[in-house]
Amino acid sequence: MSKGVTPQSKNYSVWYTDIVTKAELADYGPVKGTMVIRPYGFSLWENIKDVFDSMIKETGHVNAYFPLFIPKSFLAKEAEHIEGFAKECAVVTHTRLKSDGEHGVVVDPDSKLEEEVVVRPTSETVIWAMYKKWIQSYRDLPLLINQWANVVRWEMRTRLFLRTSEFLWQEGHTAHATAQEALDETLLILGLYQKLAEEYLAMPVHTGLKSESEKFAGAEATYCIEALMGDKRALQAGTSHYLGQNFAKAFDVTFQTKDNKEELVYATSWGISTRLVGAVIMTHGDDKGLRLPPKIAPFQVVVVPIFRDEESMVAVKNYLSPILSTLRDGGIRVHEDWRKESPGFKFNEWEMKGVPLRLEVGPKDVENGKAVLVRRDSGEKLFVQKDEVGEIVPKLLEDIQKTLFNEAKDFREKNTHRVSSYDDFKDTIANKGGFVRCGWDGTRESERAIKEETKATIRVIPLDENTAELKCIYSGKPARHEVLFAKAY
RNA sequence: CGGGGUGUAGCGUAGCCCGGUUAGCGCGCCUGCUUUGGGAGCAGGAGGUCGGAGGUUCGAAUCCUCUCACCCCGACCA
Repeated sequence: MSKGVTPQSKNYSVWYTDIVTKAELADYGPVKGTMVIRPYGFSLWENIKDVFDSMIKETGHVNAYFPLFIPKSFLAKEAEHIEGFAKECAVVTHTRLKSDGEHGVVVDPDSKLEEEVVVRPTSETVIWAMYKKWIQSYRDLPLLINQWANVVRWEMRTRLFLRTSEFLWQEGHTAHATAQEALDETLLILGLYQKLAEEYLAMPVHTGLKSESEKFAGAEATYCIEALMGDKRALQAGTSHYLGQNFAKAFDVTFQTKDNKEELVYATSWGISTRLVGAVIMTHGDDKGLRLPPKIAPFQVVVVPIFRDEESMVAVKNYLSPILSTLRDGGIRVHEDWRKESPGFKFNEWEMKGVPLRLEVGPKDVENGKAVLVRRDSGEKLFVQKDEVGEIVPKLLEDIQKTLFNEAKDFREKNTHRVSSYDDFKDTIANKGGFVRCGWDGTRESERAIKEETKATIRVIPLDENTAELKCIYSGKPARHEVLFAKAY
């Protein structure tokens, strides 16, 4: 591992790539746009996944698994849906290879499929084809199913975690008897996403609605959580869609009501992906590397023992043993680094990997009954008594979690601007970055004009919008919505 | 798809214009000794179809032709 990362100030996007590869979160796969999630990065994803998995189970959802392959014809059943995904679908056309007679292989033309198969870019279509079979009566509703899966979207330009051809995610697909119930579900999930982001990833988010042009292909309404990254660009971190009866119509899914009427089912779908790992990196990372929120960090405490010889190593090991047992009994994820590298090397490496707390113990500490704790968030060093460690570590972890959130929130507030004129708007987007909170007349024309001129898009129409006396920043007409504009990933 | 660029060890590169010893260097890797509280030092060592194919030549990493792959900018996407 070469020393250091490219500073954020020099080139943010190179900084980002350096962190991902040097902290061993991920590596490039052999096919362009693909990514190998390495054990350390996968552990981070698993922790995020486990937290959210419990949240949805507690609210009555269950997990299932639907096929990777979807008949091509299914995609076309919902007009807007196919419009949105057609340009990025991987399509399976053949089922066999054969030897080319030399050293390579070629596609066997005899194995051409009658109906081509699409690798899922999202699963609404297969799932609703199945829901048609499973739903007959109001007694079958609501149906609250989630799946953890991979999906493929053949993107032109990819970036590790943020946009890859294949990614891991969770997609929830629910069916309800009434529009209200489906809307409640959409907002319930939005709330869980916000909780996941803020309480676990320590990443403050704006919640609200997408504009017509930014909403999911096939949805009536798309709600989202939107975060601000360290380079002052916005990132969509999760979406929850109210699908109305669009998919029920496309797949003819009806149910009988109590009073024996036939009605179309109402639907939602919602997802978060491995993109959240990228969000964590860009929300908290600094020029030394990652800074991971304790609640989702693969290791919460890394132990760097310091010793001269075999004898002092044994002494340090024995000294550490009861301390580490106490921590582990307290449910803390502890990693011991006994590798034959210098302490300085290990300090730098674990800082790169963002472990929230480092515990150093050396001969001096053994002698004095002490230990050294170092916070990754602030770099602060604490010299503590051996017996205090078990008590102080959980408190520090809690404080680090809070500090990371507060720092991110301060950063976002400092980079959320209100503007009084369109010139001011353009200047802010071009020179300051961050969010601009302002009025919008609700027309596609204004939205498009602003995007073309400034590259900024409406990230979200916040739930707490206030349009009183607000005017559209572009047209000057009375504002239909208060919105947050930003340049986005 | 348009414009530009790059392919030499696991990674980063020198050499190419102007053909000529055993293709050099840094990081990493292996072995040993000394080290270890902020990226250790010394010694020894392993590792190369110079992207691929063809050609010119006594001789090609170097010159020519073809080809493949990747990167950047634009377009596309979010």
